Amino acid sequence: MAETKVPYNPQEIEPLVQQYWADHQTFAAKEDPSKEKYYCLVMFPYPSGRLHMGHVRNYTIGDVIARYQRLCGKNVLNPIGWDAFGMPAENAAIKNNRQPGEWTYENIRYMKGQLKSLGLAYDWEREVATCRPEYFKWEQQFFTELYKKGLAYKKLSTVNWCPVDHTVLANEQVEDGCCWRCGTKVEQREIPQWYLKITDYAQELLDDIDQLEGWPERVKTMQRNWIGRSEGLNITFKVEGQSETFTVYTTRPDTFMGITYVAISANHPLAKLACEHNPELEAFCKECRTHKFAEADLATMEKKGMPTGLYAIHPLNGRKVPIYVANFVIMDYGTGAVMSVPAHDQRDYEFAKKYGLDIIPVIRPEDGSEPDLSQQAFTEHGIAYNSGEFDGLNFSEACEAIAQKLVSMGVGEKKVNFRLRDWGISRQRYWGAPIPMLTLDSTGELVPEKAENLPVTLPENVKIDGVISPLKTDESWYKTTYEGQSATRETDTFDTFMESSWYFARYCSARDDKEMFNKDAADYWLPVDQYIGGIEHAVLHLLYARFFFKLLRDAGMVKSDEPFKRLLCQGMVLADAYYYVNSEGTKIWVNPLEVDASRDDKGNILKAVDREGHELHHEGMIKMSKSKSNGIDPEEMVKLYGADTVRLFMMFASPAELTLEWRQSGVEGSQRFLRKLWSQVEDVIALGTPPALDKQALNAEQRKLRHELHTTIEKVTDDIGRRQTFNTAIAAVMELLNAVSRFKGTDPQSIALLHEIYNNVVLLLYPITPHICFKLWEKLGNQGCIDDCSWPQPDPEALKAEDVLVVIQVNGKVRARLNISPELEEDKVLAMALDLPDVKKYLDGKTLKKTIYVKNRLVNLVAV
RNA sequence: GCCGAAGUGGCGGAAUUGGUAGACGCAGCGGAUUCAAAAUCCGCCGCUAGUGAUAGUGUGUGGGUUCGAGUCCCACCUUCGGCACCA
Repeated sequence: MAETKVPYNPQEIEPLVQQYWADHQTFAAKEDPSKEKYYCLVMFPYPSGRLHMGHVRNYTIGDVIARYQRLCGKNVLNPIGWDAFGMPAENAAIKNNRQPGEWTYENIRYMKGQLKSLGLAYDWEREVATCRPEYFKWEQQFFTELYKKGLAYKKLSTVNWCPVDHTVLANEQVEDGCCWRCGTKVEQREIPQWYLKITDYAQELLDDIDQLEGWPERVKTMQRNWIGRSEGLNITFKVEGQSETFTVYTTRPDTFMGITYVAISANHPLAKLACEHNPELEAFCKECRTHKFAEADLATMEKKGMPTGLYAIHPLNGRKVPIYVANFVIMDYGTGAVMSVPAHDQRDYEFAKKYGLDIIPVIRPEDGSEPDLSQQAFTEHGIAYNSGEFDGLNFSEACEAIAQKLVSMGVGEKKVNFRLRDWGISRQRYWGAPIPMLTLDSTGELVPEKAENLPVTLPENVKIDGVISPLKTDESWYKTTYEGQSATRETDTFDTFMESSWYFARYCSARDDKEMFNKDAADYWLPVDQYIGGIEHAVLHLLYARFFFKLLRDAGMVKSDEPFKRLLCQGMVLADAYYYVNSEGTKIWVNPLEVDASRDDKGNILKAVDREGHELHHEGMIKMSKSKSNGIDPEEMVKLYGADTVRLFMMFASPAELTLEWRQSGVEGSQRFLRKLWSQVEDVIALGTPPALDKQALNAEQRKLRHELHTTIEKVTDDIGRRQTFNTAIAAVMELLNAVSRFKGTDPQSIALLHEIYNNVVLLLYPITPHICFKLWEKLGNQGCIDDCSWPQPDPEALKAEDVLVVIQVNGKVRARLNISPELEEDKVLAMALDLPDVKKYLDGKTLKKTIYVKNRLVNLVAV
């Protein structure tokens, strides 16, 4: 019999099953108002050239959910596309002397083949690539409408600037404060840039987070903190001997009487004024403008300042406080000036200590003690003192009284502030969607390009040198006309977050050439029911997409408030990283697949060598990356093991939200499980065609096994559908199959039961390993295709347990176990427990003080 | 620096609402099968003591709440993600 068994051969069956899906257009989605829809969306990839394991993980999770919902009877939309604009295409163009477009389209072609080999249930008819004019045309048009509504505007803002290359640098292109190309120290420069008024929507973006019930709490918290609503006070100060005034914002007006200095940005008008006769200050301001423009750098750099020689007048006590230029105050955030209370703010405290400025405590603890300011600021809330008429007030009273006073004097204004800043969408690059704006040469007036002239496309066959965008040098491109007048095109392109803010709406009618997307289709499919992507997008992309959706809603194009009902953020994929140090002292990283590691009996690595015999250092499990040469090629893995094994391993090795450690032995374990499943089905088939299952005729052992099947169906349904813990769903199926292999019955009812079990197991695993399940479904002799089946339902009768295990504790320690009937009354259970020899032993000589009974689970006997 | 997570055997992880810590898998060990190997099948597998039954101990660290804490509270340590021009 063993000889006649067909071995599991994924390399043979997977292409056949994939061909079947392609031929039958199994996953093409059609709007059908009679059916409940389900829109499953994965974050579309950047076409970098090859798929990496992070993509595979993302798309496998999406595919499992899409296939599960499909079997649950939903009309599923599961689309895919390409986030195709961005810097890497320009970098590749420089390196290989290619056109960014050519390189991008070639990558898309290759990666599409890789995606197909994974057996993902996509509707390929809806594929989009954001670099195609058919796509970004609508984005340009929508932008012109936002401009007309006043939601898009241009202003000066700060960028990283390389003074040698004369070019703007992305944060990524700044290494240790220097240009990555030429190593020159980066400067800040102000250039005019386009912005979208996301701050107009700050309150709504904050409020609507409460609607996002299906989002992880951590993402919602991060977004709330990012938006950063605060209630405070704007206060205007006079400057001694000057007509100029300036404004600060504070959320701690209660500390107002403790101000001892004011810190302003090097770009503040007062700083510029003070620099006029102060070359030393001017040099300092210049130095302040020579660092990377990123919040993390601002927060961690050494805090420095210099007095301007100017003094602000405290509006309540008339005190003269010095105005300092400080390198950590930025003109782009808030008012560019900060009131400083060193006694009650740690950063102000350190600055004051460094420059010998006064520290005046004005808040003390509620117990009336003096705050200890010898080491650090007292930042807690407390009672005002040293504050004249405000003495004795608590935090909220002092805030209110001081605010009222300042408001009544006409120098204060209550203000709700947001940390969120407007979205800068200008990029000084070629490979992006051109911003469709013109400047009239005669008047300098800004006008949006007319709808009939859209899309504004990119010039082709350009020379990319990585320094200056070809759009800025191509006169034939940027010189144009508008209503007969000569005009100049905007040469900046959109931030690529623009394209990724609405692609999910475009999928609703991806081939539409009349409008951005069809309203009926969008009304049917949107909002997205399940969105899946990396946690690194928790704030920016997801916030921009939420904002954009509200813009679409306010334009009457979609009807809901939020684009994504449920969100799953998957973890990163890690792999072992190994290196040796060569004769020049540089680390040479070796791919883990080329490493031979010997381990001790605890599994620790004793010695690792590569194929050339270099002894290697094991760096540990770190994120797969090119630079550490520890990327595992999905294509190679699919060729070796088949897509089902790769998919199973990824879903089993860790929960979706956590990091996943790629381990070759684990992949082999997943393949072993599929081979075992295949062979067990072969064995069952060899037992012959079963009779119908007669539930009444089953013996105790058969009933127990059937109970396990149905509890497994219930658990897997809950794990995939509600909890999204795919690893435990798989473990539950493994447990069931372990129980089946211990079952030896071969009578007709046993065979019928085994068929029931394997049919259900194949359905339960179908979302995760669809190819093998497709084939096993056929082999088991079922009519029809598994793609058209319904998700299994547990039999309520089989779910009832015939007995349950109750743990008996004495003083919290487990001393015995009892098998009882699930409906047994509490007093009977207690009586049985107290009668057990193992319990008596531990109660001997003690008095029972308390008993705790958790139904069908536990008895705790508390005795002293 | 700020915001957000994670930490459980040799390893990945499980324990869903405060109720048997270690499911499932990997690695390892022992056995069966084999001329042999691979594959497969069966068994063992937190730590300490004990031949064993068993006892004690154990979820990053230190405290706390509770009959009972991996789970809740406070303080801390380490690692990871984001910080607005990487996508």
